[in-house]
Parts: sequence; C-alpha cells; structure tokens
Amino acid sequence: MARILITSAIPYINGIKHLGNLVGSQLPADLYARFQRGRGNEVLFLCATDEHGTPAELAAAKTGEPVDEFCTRMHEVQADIARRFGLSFDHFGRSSSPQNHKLTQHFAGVLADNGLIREVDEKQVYSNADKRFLPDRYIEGTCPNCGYDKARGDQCENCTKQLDPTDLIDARSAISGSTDLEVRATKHLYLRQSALKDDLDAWIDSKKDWPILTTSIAKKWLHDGDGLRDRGITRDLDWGIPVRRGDDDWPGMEGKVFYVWFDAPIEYIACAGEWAEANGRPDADWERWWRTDKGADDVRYVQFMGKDNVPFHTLSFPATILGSGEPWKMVDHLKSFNFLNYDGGQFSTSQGRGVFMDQALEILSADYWRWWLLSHAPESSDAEFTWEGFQADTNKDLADVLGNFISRITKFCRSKFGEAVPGDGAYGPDEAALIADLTTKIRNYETHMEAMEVRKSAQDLRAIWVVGNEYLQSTAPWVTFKSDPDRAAAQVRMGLNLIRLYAVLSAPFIPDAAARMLSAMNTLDTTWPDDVNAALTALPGGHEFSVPDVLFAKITDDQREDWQTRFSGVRD
RNA sequence: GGGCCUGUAGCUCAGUUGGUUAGAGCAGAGCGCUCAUAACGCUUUGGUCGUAGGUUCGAGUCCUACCGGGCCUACCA
Repeated sequence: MARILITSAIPYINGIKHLGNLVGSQLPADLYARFQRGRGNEVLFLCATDEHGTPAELAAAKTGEPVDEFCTRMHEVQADIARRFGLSFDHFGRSSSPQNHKLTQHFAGVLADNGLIREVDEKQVYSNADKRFLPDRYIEGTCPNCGYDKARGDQCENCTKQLDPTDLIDARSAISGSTDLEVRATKHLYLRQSALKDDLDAWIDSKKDWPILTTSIAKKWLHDGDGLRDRGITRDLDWGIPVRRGDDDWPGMEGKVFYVWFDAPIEYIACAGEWAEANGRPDADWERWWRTDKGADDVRYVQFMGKDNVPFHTLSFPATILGSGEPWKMVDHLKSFNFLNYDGGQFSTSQGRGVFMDQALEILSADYWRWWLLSHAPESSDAEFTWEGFQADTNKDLADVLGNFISRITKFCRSKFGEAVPGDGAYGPDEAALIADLTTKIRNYETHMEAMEVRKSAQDLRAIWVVGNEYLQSTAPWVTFKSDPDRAAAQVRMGLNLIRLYAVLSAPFIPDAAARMLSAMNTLDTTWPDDVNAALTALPGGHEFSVPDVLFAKITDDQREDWQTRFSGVRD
C-alpha cells in the first residue's frame, strides 16, 4: 500500500473563494485524494486557511472585528463550504495555529544558524493616517508615464509600466486616501535564496515529469537577470507570526512578523501537527509523513495549485527546507493549473465577478459543479465557464448518460423481476466482451488519474458510463425477456452490478451521487475493480435494492437564464 | 520591454519522439429502439490545423517572422 501526502494551495482567509480558485487547487487535490483512498492507498490530505498579511487586517478592520476573531469566523465559513463541496481534507488547518508559529520560528532560526538569513536596512512608505507601512500596491497615484490617476505603486495597470511608489504623482494611501505619507527606514530579514540557487536548479532539473507550466516558471525565476534573488521574509505588521529565532528573541526585530509567504507553506507541515493533535495522535503519527528520518522516505508528496502560486512552491518553500539542512520531505509532484474565466472575462474576488462557492451551492448540489469543473479543468490553457456550456454538458453527461442509465435498468428490473437482483441465467459472450471492454477503459482511467490528467480522466469515466447504455441497447433485455427470461435476468443482473461499479469509479468526481448509487444498491462494497469480472458479480441473485430518485435533475432553460441574469453583475 | 503558455470542425477539446485518407464529445442531419430523466443506440454532415515563409522524401507536429488570446515579471496573496 502506497502512502500519499496531498496538499492543496491554502486559500486566503479574506472572503469566499470563487469557482476558479476551487478548480485550480482544492478540487483536483480532492479528486486525487479520493481516487488514491479508493484504490486502498494510505492518504493524508491537508489544507488550511492562509490567514496572515495586509488584506486580512484590512478586511477585519472593515467589519470592525479584531483580526483574530475575523479569521476564526472566516475559517469556519470556509470550512463549512469546503465540507459541503465534498472536499475530503483529513484536516483543514489554520496558518495562525500554534504549531505553525513554532515551526515557522524554528525554520527561521535554523536558516539563520546556517548563515542563510541576512538583515537588510531599507526604506518603505509609511502612512501616518493608517499608522502602517504600505505595500507598493496599496499606494495609488497618478502615473508619471501615462497620467492615469489610479496607478498603483508597483505598476500602472493602464499603461502597464513598472513603477516605484515614489514615482507616483500625488501619491496617496489606497486604504484611506490619505496623502500624509513618508518614507521611513525599517529593517527586514531576507532569505538568501541566491545561495541556494544551484541546489534548487538541480532539484528542478530532476523533475522530468512536471507540467511545463510548473518548471518554466521556476526556471524563469532561477535564471532571469542575475538569477534567483534573495527575498524579504518579514513585514511591519501586527497580525502574523512574531519574528523569533527559534525559541529566542531576535534583537532588532521586535514588533515585526514573518511575511505571509514565508509562513504559509510551512503550514503544510504544521497542519499535519494540527491533524495529529485534533485526533489525539502522538507526534510520531504526523512526523512519519514529513520527516524522512522518521518514516516519510516512502511517502509520495503531491501539491496542487494555481499557476500564480508556482514560484513560492518551486523556489521559496524548497529554499526554506533545503536551507534548514533538516530531513523534511520535499514535494515529488507539483500539479499546477491555469485559470478559469467567467463568461468572457475573469473571475474576480476583488470585483465580486463570477460565481462563488457559497452561491454555487445555493443553486445546485456540489456534484454538478465538481463534474463540470473537473471535466473542464484548465490544464493546458485557461478555460472558459459559460452557463450554456455548463447546462448542456451536465445535462448530457450526468442526467442523460449516467442518471438515465441507472433509472432505466432499475425501473426495468422492478417491473419484471421486482426490487431484487435476479439470479437466473448466466453471463455469456456478450458479458465477456463487455468485461473486456470495461477492463481496458478502467485501466485507461486509472492511468490518467494516477498521472493527474484530470480532463482525460473525466473523458475516460464518461466513456465507461456510455458502455452501460451500449450494452443495454445491444442486448435489449426488454426483448429478451419475452423469449428467454433467464437470459434477460442475467442481463439485468449485469446492469445492476454496473451501477455499483460506476459508483466506485465515479466517487472521486461525484461523491454524493456515488453514495446515493451505493445506497440504492444496498451495498457497502466499495472495492476498487482491480478485477472487473469479480466487480460485476459483487451483487448476487436475490440481493435486494431500491429504485433511487432521479440522480441528476436536468437544468432547464428557465433556470439557466435566471442564473445567467443573477450572476451577470457583481456581488456586493 | 522580457519570459512562458496558447490559437485544430459551429462549441469544448485530443493529437505521443514529424510518417499513409487530422480525432472525440456536444450541437446539426438521417435511421433504429421503446426499458428509461423525449432518455438510449447506430450512421452521418462539418476542418487546406491563426497568417506568411523555411527545413524535410514527408509538418498540425521542427525553425523564422507576423497577427490574436492569456499568465508571470519578485512589496497582493
């Protein structure tokens, strides 16, 4: 039995994620986790909320809550939505956890001991009105290049020119609008990534099977200009992990916290500790997933994320681990995704454009979304969500191909044989051919799932569903029944066994529907079909079942138009 | 500006190291079936593979230029 550690990029605490965020990390990670569990492998699937940084402080200030209370509340909101989407995290942690505080401070300490931290005196813009240092993009002003009056301190989004905050004319705080800004001296810690460049380069080079998207981004950062640059890992904020050197104070760094991108990936590790604590397990139980000196040698570690997260996972976090010199498990495969667009534009959290996870669940159950998003996962390029496509695809795949198959065979059986699997007759050449066909298709499905080829896996699964309809059409038990009832009985028995098989195979994509299928078939047998022949005799003659309700109701044109209108604007 | 990704039938996408008549699903057309959520099955119409050159016996696949879409570019996360 293989052991597989899976992490999804941790969603930022500030607000509810949209469908584009979901399909880029948590959902495919869940697909893979469910698949690996289904095959009988040992899985630890971790996710968490990423809670530190300026936007969290500002969002809390907006609601009037203390930032820690805001984060606690939003964590629960996100955890609840994740549950309702069927995201099967073994633990959904928090980057603000005590475990992460300790571990982040630990890493900073050992990196300093190894000579990989340097202190840098620098100047940053400080807003007297806001009483805080402002990140470049929180400073607005008039672009000296094109005159656009809402240029940000890092770049003018009108003329795309790269800017320095001090370039801006009439610079003001993007938070308060105050122009009472000054340049202040401050001191920060930098991680000497440049010293680890060759190690990182060699490490990336050794990853031959990673998506091009992943390695090309990493290579760009490694070789652009003078090569990989050192990176500031501290910030002048109140909310975050206090800068400490292991268990000791860090003289000169009082009142500062670690940069959110330093502590967020470390939460992948800390989250395992939270998982152990939450389940009353000893430290050894999580360390065997993360410490190669404590049993993690045979763990395969896979990360899922959107392309915007790649540099931090291919460079910063590995630099933290390599630089520590400690035997932490490093990522084996990094699956990255492009973005999902919404009806001709981008999904946007800041602008409230698109469909957000909570809204999606208000109108349809999770499986509709899971199926469509995964079968259109933006793997090779950005993908496009349209309501027409969503309606057409889910109606065809889920209602017609899969749902109707279940409906027709269960209802036919009920009318001719009653609600129990008919035991007469035996499988013959038709069934042997079906089993051979299914075996080939299931092995393809497994291969693509194993390789995290999400869209191809969805196509494979759909093809497996189609086989059921083809089988019924060609054997026509409704005809056979009139001349050879025993033969019809065997055909119906096969059809009912296909439902159980489909439930097992489909569970990673559509877990709720799979559970309803198993429930209707009155079985708890979720054995993975390594042996397809055996899988199709699992429900014996006499086994009682029930005809399930409609598995997937179709999306009507009226519904689609209604939703199209409702989600055409922006959310408040 | 630089780097990378991308442009294949009306739509969404496959096309392995260049190799005979470019594939799938949906939509469209025809036929069949009637167990079923008017569902299913079979057959079938659509493409000179963004444009222009080049390499090659042979290019959707490699090279160059150009046009279009996208992402990143290190202090948002």
